[in-house]
Amino acid sequence: MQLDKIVNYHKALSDPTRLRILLLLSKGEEIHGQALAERLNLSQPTVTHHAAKLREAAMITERRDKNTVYFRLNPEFIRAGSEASLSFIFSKGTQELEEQSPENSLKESVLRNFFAKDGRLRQIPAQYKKKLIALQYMAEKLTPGTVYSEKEMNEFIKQYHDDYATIRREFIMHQFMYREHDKYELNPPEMWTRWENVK
Amino acid sequence: MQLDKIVNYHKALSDPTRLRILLLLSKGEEIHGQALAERLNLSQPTVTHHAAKLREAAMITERRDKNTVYFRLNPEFIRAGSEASLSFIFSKGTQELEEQSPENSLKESVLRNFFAKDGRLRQIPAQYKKKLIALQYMAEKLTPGTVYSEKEMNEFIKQYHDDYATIRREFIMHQFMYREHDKYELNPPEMWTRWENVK
DNA sequence: GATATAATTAGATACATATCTAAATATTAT
DNA sequence: ATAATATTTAGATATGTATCTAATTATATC
Repeated sequence: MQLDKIVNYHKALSDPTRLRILLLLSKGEEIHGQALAERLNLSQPTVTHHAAKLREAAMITERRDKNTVYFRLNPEFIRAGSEASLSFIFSKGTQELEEQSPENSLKESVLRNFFAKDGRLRQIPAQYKKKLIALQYMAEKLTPGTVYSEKEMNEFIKQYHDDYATIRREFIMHQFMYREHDKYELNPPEMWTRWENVK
Repeated sequence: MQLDKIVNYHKALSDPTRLRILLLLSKGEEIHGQALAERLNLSQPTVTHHAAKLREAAMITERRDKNTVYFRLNPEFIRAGSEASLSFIFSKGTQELEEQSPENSLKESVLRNFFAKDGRLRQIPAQYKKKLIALQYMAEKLTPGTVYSEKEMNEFIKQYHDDYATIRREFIMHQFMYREHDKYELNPPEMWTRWENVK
């Protein structure tokens, strides 16, 4: 197994200084060692240290001209770089970095505001999108492949909210679950109505 | 800047134990804490430790049933997971893991066998694909945006091989460089003839 | 050859973290 | 209540690593 390769790849990207180096190089221009040290406010040996790690991970290439070593993003790395988390590196040009995706901040705020500390749902969100977030959160706590009786469903839901009838119906309506002869079963996530796609 | 978010994401994936956990969960089934500890040959507190990190990075979800906590891949993580390095997790089903991509092993072997320790090219590879690998390696050492005279090109190439005329011609022929009025300039990598696409 | 410049290596320090054992907590069963 | 089971927390240890200063190496210039 090549686990080590994957580990090293992510290790290379799990340091803020190295990400800042990639960010500086992402404009496409070369930068030499001392310039990097100045712009990062670090000593030259520290730059050498990080450059070695980035080179081992094949993320940059180096070119020597007289006494000076110039660094550049490895074209291979750019070509292969379809990683979501690295979009800021590969997006040449003018797009801005979003502070935080509005999607995730909405999800976090719903989970924070509609669920109490003990885990119970304070109230069923009225707004469609937020309701789906709450439903999905609860659906993820069910066991896939398990067939639930109506009574078991009610018990499960009651740990979150007393109005089990409404929530049970919502689970069916938005394809989180499938019902047949009063038996309930979780649908695969691909079938769920995704709040990310709403409105 | 949300550098920290990216750092934490990659930190979560830069540990072999955590990758093994994700691999075990990648079959889609739930696994509880003790079972994980046994299958990984680790103590239960160690599993708790890693589970916390994976949960913070939103890669797994947990569900409690009686005394037992069951872990599962977070459906969100699966949906977002288009990362090349994580394909082994998201490829449900039967595809095998390749030990190492034959592409990269070919590249490595060319660089190892055709270039001497001092960096010089022993001989120009006769096989088309291997020749492209060697040409690309040298092209990456040129400065993009710089206009080279023919004399400068010869000097540059001679540090690798004495037959600068042949290599200079190959650079043009395979679109690594562009020539006008005996001035040479590096093309953008998108234009290069890629050995990966050959044969 | 002597000097200057940039990079690297060596060695030290401080901080982070993966792992363990032992103790504490949470939940269920008797 | 008490006992049983699974997890979590606390604390200890060992390893890894980001950073620095000082010394060394590599290359070019005088």
